[in-house]
Amino acid sequence: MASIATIQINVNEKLFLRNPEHTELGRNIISNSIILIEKIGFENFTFKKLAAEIKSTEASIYRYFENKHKLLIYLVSWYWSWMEYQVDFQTNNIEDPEKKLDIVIDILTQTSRFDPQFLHINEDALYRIVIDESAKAYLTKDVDADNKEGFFLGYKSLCRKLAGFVIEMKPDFKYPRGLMSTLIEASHHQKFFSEHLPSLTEVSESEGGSGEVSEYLRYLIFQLLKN
Amino acid sequence: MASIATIQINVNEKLFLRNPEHTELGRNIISNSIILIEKIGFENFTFKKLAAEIKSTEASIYRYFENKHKLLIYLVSWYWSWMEYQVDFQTNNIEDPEKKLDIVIDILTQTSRFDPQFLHINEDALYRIVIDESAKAYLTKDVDADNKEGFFLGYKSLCRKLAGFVIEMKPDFKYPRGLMSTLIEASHHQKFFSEHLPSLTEVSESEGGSGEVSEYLRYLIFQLLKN
DNA sequence: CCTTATTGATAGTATTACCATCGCAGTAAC
DNA sequence: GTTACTGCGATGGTAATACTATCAATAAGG
Repeated sequence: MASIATIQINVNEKLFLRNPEHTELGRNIISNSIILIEKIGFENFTFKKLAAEIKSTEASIYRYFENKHKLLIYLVSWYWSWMEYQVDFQTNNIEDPEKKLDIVIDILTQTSRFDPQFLHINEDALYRIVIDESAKAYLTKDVDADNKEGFFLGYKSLCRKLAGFVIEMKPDFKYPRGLMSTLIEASHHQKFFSEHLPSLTEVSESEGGSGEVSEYLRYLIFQLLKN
Repeated sequence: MASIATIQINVNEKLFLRNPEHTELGRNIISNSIILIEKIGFENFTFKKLAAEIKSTEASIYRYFENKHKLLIYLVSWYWSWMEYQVDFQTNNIEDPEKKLDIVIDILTQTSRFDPQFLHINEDALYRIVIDESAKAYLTKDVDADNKEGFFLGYKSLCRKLAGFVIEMKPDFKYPRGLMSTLIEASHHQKFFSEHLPSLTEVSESEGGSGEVSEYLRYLIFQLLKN
């Protein structure tokens, strides 16, 4: 757990103009954009407001990111990359694919996610951003162009990995990737609905733990994958 | 089928300043906003551009809708209301809840949707908007306020109706509404993925009919609801 | 024919989403 | 100790967006 080796979270280099991990200002941009987007929402978020937060200037932030949409994709990509690392780490040495999927559902739904390896990233706030805003990263007229640039490789890679577990569990299953993308999306919108539009689901989120969303998802997945 | 009685599609009155159904300009706004949003995407859509399309002015459009977000919610609400009508109509006199859910999946996924009762509404374009943009109607910091105003009643009402079919089919099922909101959301994102991020799903959309998305959804739902 | 409602025309404001330029401070190089 | 480079802050500017206000023309209703 407390090893010294550092893992790297890879995000597509085309997402930024200057790598924010390499400088103090860059890390500050990342760190505070997470807090600010979570707080005021992506549509109300501007580079000007962020600049004020970190006592820098709009122009300086534009040196790192072309626009706020690229920044959002950057954050979401980081998240997917980090999630895949979590999955790798926590399913390592586990044989049983059912157990692996069980762990995946835990990882997808757990609310408290602090990772001491990335001190400038507030994973809990980032998780909220993923729930509330991540769909906006791809629901644009630029999806196809962005996809060609490889901006969604993180999501795809995670989805492929989870689909692998499904295949291990049930080799003849027809929709491993479809089911896993449904699982991931459902983990977000069921949580969102439970908090904001509760009549759209029976699931409710009172507890702090991984709660009822995970129960629902577990039921869904294993009901389908058990013969 | 070709009855003279007109049905009404209800949308929350708070969504508009002046009822667009009541005037020529209003219907023009609706009709062309659907075309234009579908064409250029919601973020690029402005009232100014719409005004140019319909040879009116920005100010005139603002007399109908407070802002473009309310217009989006209006369109999406109209869609839900219309979908619920479709479900009522097409499941009428059908006893078997399984058959009813089967019809629901058809309705949710069919691509060609022209309804001669609403000549000023291009249902096909509206369906594309729902797939690409409808999540943006609720994924905002105003969800709770908007929800209090009743802006999402259409979605909720449809979800409740479909959940009723689930209960008829399997009275002890634990997540009827959760499953139906998952079904609806999945019908959108699986279609979106199949067209734009195909490695996130096995489902592909070559055909014009209700295609592979509906097959996947049918598998999902009935696998879960059959004991 | 008069009243009222509806629209078009015009103008104006605040904010957003950028881009360009300049100069300074720190560092590293010779 | 000068040179050169990088990163950043400061300033200023532009075009577009998201509205609001005012007024005149006109169509519709009584």
